[in-house]
Amino acid sequence: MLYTIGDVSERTGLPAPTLRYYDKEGLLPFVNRGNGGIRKFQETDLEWLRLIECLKASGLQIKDIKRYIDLFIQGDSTIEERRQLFYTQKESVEREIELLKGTLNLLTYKCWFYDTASELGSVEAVQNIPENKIPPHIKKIKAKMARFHCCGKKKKSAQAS
Amino acid sequence: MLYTIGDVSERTGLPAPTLRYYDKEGLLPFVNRGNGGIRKFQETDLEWLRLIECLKASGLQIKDIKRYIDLFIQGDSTIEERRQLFYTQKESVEREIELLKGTLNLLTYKCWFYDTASELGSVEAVQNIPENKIPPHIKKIKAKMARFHCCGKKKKSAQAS
DNA sequence: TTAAAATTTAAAGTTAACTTTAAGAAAGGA
DNA sequence: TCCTTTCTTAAAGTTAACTTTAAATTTTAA
Repeated sequence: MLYTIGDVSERTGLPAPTLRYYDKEGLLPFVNRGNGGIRKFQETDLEWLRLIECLKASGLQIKDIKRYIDLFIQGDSTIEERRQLFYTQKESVEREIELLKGTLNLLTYKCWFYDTASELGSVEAVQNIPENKIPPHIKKIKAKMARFHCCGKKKKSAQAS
Repeated sequence: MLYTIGDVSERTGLPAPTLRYYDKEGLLPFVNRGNGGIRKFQETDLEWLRLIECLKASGLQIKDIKRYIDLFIQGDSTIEERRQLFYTQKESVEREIELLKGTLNLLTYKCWFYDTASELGSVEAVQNIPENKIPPHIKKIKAKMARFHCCGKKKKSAQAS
């Protein structure tokens, strides 16, 4: 089964010019061409595209993905470098997930804050809620976010962010 | 306690020109100026910067952060819109974390794959490992990644990505 | 008081990853 | 065959988020 660039665009959601751009950048070196120079994608090319999407999601730049593909083409002599690349990227994604969990904590707090502000009619009313009336799960989040005292009571005239 | 832009740069790790850029874009409307026009940062400005970093990590663009700050300045009449903004962003971060977990699965598989290729001396040797010799935790990951058959045995002359 | 270091601005430059445009060639249906 | 759609390329344009430059203050330390 062969696919045109339009088919692949539809199946992957990537615009055809993006696919041509990836090809031009050396990310799709396995795509064959018909007589007239028209690209004929196979299932394996779609798999490469899925891997590319995944590597992009992991934070790899296009030139780094090309580097990996070049290593792949070179064969078994590059196993160590490919291994290193995946370990580096795995650690990077693990760090990114931890960072996002921290961000999620802040956003969860802010959602509670504005839910409550919406109920009470003002931001100040939320800031004046006594510690013992704050839900435990929110308190827990606040504790984790010690460096943000933007979440505490307003002191004097300083505005809370 | 007041800080110059150099102090803030050192404390936050953000280059001074980046701080000026944020200020120019309206992200730091609370920073005061001395007689000569020199910025004097307060603790609350540092807190705003921490919030900005967090919102950026959540995927918000600078113009969206500015929008939030404008809403903040407008006061209690914008509580609903701010609430909506945080809910939207929270959901976006939750999706991003799920996406990254999928990416992490692939990377974990690839790390195992190249660890094993390194041991066995070739990629093909790994592809020829019988199903029942593959560690359970790797099998589990493979099952989750059904859409990537780039991880299975080589069929005919098709290259695995 | 004076020299060096840090700050200011506006404006131009950079980078990555596309996206758009234009003009032409190939494929597919009537 | 002819017409419409889809494909091709190269080149220019776009966007976000800085980063760099240059020239002019202002601050600080000696």
